[in-house]
Amino acid sequence: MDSATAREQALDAAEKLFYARGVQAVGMDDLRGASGVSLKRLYQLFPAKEQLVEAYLERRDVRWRGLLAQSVARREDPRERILAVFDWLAQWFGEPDFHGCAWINAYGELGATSERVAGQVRSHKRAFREYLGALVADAGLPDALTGPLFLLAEGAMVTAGIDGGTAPAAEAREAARLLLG
Amino acid sequence: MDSATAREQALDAAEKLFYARGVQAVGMDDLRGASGVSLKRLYQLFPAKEQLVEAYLERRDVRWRGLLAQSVARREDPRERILAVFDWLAQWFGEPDFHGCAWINAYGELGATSERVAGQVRSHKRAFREYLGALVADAGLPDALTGPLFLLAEGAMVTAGIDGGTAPAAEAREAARLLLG
DNA sequence: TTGACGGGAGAACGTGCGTTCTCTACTTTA
DNA sequence: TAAAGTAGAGAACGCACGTTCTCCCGTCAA
Repeated sequence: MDSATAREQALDAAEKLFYARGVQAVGMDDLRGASGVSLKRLYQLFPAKEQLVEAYLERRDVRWRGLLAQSVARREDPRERILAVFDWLAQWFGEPDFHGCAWINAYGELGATSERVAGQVRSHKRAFREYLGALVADAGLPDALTGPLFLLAEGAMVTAGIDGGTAPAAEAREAARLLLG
Repeated sequence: MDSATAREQALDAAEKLFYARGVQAVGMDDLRGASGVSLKRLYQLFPAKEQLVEAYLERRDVRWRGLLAQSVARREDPRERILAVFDWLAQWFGEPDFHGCAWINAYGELGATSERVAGQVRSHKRAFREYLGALVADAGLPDALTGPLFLLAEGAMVTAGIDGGTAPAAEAREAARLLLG
């Protein structure tokens, strides 16, 4: 097994376990078992657990925003594109292994103890907010709408994470539709 | 020191430390130091750390909802009462030791591992939502507004927890005002 | 064929922490 | 005053886990 695939498998296992159970509840030995990558190799690739956590959040950030943008880009109408964000959230919430927003969870668990993780969470949320801002601008809508739309999306994510189900996305979408006028 | 005050001091220390640093980052020895209650007494009052966590969330839940209701009740107009929720959030976010919503944080940290904590978080959020629903009903507004208002408040709490500052409350308040029509 | 190298399995080490135990000093009561 | 019970300080215990080390085996060059 070459280095690149070992790294991928390690990150696959890290993402699956960290996201499902939380970071502190997953030991390096669990990661070895789930990834098939030996402890020695794991520590060659990631000198400490915290770096594996950071790499997990980083890779997931890229993929999460990519999937969102890809889904939104399928719509033509700029106003529909904004609502498509909430449709995509509904789809995400409905996935069987959905466990809430990985960044909100990570912040609750590590935000107070790891400044690097806190920074990653802030920059992920900032990027998401800026993406919404761009959609609002493209639709020729006032910038003041960005904040409320962002808060609706965040509220939907945290609520779906706690209660499960896709209803928060539908509620948020409906509220967004009203705000768009 | 009698049992009741020892219990109060233990809970005071637990609330201060758990809320500021997270549950897992605080040891029983830290709690002893911060509370002045001996380890022996702590274990007489709370047979295990998890029960101290539950008592902390329970007591905070009662106080949090009490303070909110008390602040809202000062307004006469039913519609103003709804907006007062967001004013109270702004005031809360501005407190110097504000560290986000204790229940969202606890859920991110322990939701996947402790079913009891997860249940406490769900019931706290359910109570908050029902409280909002009652305010909406009292104002003669359609029940469909409750969900969006709740999501705005949740989004504001999680965002203020991550980024700091009171701006999310003001944005949420403005969005709520638009939704109320 | 042999010797060196790399990698895997898992034991070992050190530390932190939840929980319990021990010892001592003080209070209370007969 | 003496005996007994109580509480506090902090040592001790057991375990989990992050990290490192050891041993062994397969591979490949000379």
